[in-house]
Amino acid sequence: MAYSYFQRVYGLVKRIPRGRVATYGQIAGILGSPRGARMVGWALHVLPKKELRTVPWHRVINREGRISTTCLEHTARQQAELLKKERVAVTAVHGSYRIDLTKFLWKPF
DNA sequence: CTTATGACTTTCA
DNA sequence: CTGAAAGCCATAA
Repeated sequence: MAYSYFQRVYGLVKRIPRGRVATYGQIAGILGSPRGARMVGWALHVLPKKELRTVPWHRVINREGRISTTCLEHTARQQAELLKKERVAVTAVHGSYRIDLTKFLWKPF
């Protein structure tokens, strides 16, 4: 394949509809690596600035429905704000943010 | 070839 | 509830 694993991640994340979220493991599973959740996270970590405005990175969260971002440029707070603008219920708890995956988890068909 | 790393996940205490 | 440790896999050096 001419495109890297990262490119596939970006392409898949772009398919996440507005108002929905997806988990790293879920995306990794679709790409054929159920255990490659770290790759998804890393792919978004090195997300080029150009792709930054085309890839809805803020719709990707961890399995607990929390924001695990360690990126200083894009804090969890910023991500939570972006999700709220998309009508995603983000609950703030003790400095952490939580999302109801049973309602907002993206289900590819 | 070997190491190191990371926006994860699961399991155990 | 929190935290630590192991497993996981693509990419870089």
